[in-house]
Amino acid sequence: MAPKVNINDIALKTGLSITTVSRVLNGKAEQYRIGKKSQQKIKEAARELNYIPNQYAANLRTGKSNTIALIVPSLNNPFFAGIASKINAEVRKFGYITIIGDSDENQEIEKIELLQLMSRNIEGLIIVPCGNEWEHIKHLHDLGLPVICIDRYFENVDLPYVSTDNYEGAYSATKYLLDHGHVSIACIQGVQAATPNKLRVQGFEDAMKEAGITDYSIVGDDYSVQNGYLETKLLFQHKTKPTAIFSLNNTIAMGCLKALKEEKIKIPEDVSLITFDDHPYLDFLATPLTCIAQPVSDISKIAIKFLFSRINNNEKNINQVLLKPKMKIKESVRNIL
Amino acid sequence: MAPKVNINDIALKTGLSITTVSRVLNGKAEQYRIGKKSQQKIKEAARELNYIPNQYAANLRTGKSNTIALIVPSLNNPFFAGIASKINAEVRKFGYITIIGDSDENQEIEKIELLQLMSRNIEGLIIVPCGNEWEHIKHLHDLGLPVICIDRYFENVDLPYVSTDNYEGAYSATKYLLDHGHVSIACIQGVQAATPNKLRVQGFEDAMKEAGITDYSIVGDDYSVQNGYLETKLLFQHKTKPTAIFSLNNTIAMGCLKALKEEKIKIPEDVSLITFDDHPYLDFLATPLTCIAQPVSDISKIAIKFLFSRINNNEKNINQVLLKPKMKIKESVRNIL
DNA sequence: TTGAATTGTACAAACGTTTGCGCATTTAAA
DNA sequence: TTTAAATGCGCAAACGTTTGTACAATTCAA
Repeated sequence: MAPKVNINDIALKTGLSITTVSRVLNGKAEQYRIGKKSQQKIKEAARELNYIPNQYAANLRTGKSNTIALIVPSLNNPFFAGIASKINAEVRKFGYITIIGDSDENQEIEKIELLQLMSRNIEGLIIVPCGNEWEHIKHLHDLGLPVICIDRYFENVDLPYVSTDNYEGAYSATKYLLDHGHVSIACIQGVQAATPNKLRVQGFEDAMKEAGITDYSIVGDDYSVQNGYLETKLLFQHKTKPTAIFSLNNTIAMGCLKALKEEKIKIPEDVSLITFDDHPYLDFLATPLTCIAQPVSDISKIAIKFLFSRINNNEKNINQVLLKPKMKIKESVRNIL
Repeated sequence: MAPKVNINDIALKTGLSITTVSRVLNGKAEQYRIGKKSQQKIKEAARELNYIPNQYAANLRTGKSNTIALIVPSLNNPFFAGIASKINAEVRKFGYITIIGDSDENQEIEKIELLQLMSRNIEGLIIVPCGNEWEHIKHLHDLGLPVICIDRYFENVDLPYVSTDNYEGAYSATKYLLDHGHVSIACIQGVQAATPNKLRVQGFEDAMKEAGITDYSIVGDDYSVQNGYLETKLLFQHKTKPTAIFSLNNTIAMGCLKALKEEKIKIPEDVSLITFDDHPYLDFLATPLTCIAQPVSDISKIAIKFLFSRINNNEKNINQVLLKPKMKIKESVRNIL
């Protein structure tokens, strides 16, 4: 790498001191009454020399890195990619930059990433925690780092979060299936210990119980395509096959689709399907999938709002909010009444 | 934020000098013959105090940031999200971290991001350039920053790149349509000035001309869903409607699907469709889409290999490689012979 | 003419690391 | 014993910024 130009070079070139250069380049010229001609000279020299400020040096001095971190379980999941894209764009408006980490649904990687990010003096963290351990995250929060969990979070832990009302989403999805005459409903879940998953399962169960149905299956243990695939395969090995499947997220739904296709089971003729999470492609599937859409954009925006109110205003409240999901009715649920 | 623990605190606590602390914590204990007990004490103290090294300070001294940057046009596009995910994971293996930028298909944002990243002392850059200006990227390359373009790149510019053989992909896709009896083929393109787009168009045209067909339409000007949608709508306003559409990327294909669905035009009965770019969802569409799949994983790996050979071995060759795409034949092309 | 106020600028320390060099102290060899 | 080698560690400078303070020169009022 060619040696970089620094403010000292500019000082030399203009015959002014680095102090003056720094002040002009930081827009503090007026405040420190730097002469107009000096300002001109400095700005011109900076342009000519292609000066690029060294954030790290500045950060070392000021303690401000203008950086926040986002950790998601998998950028490959369009749901999280969407969040990342949104957050990235929103954060830029605050003059900050986002470092995106991908924990690959692996808590150990998550921890390592977190340390690396802390080493980089992040001023805030938005995280979709990928496991059920929360201590390492709470620890950072206690240290004073502004932290917001999104999508996934921890109940009964004093950490701010913004997520979807998963219970309600699952409850209404199940209700919808019930209202269409389904009784034998299978629910394919993700990571069991995760709060959203627990709440979704609970919403499902409550709706079932309210309908007086106690004979349902809840299977699966992982937010993966593979899990959706295998569990769907298994479901149709049983003597009593479900008339409807409730997939607890988009990747599981994909596995589901794959298995159903292989088995030549038609949606919604042979089985009805409803899933958590939306995606543009869902509309173009063989059968457009009815889904529980999470307000991704709102979640991102609110999370950032909270984060920056912690960063800038030193807000101390532990905000915990759940946004209402929205059911998008398409064609994957058959009325069997 | 709570005041952070630094090596000085450890030095104080252990009664050793910061020099010794630094050396032990950097694994240079043996090299500098630090006593075993001292090493123990230091490591223990670091753990007890929850020491987190300050990368920025270290970087300031050493010039190594252990950071590379990735800029993609849109994380929302699953194709780029996949690349980002892959690169993120691969880079970690080298002990580096990736800062991901999203240019939102906007060259001005790309430039701004680039500056911000340079301010953060990145040691390398992998970029999917979103426009047809290459000077700002070449400039960084000339400055000595290891740069690799992926997916999109510039012809006749001395910048390393790893991409797909777009010409071949488009040529064989077109050939495939022709072989199935299609004559009236419409091609919906993306950003016209972009190299991959140009090559795809060229592959399309060459195949058509070879078949003796000169009457074809090439429409569109943008890698957006909207573009695919509008152009498809327009195509079917004409008196002579195409029997096949060749979509030049996945987002365009989505717009295409949307328009076809609205117009109740069936694939492949009414029109055949083939698209560049693969995605898991493609298999589950109403009609699984035949596509030209790019070797995303290989592109990412090779790019990183090149990048680190520049970073570590000061490799100077301008590597420019094109990988063969793979046609995945599904059900969206009808044989009309 | 004097003194105060204003204007324009610079010194030097600090941020948390890393590292070339050098200095004790101990051990081993003669 | 004396001397050389080996062992263990610390000093202080440097990386590129920012900023509290200070100081000189000019302008202005009296």
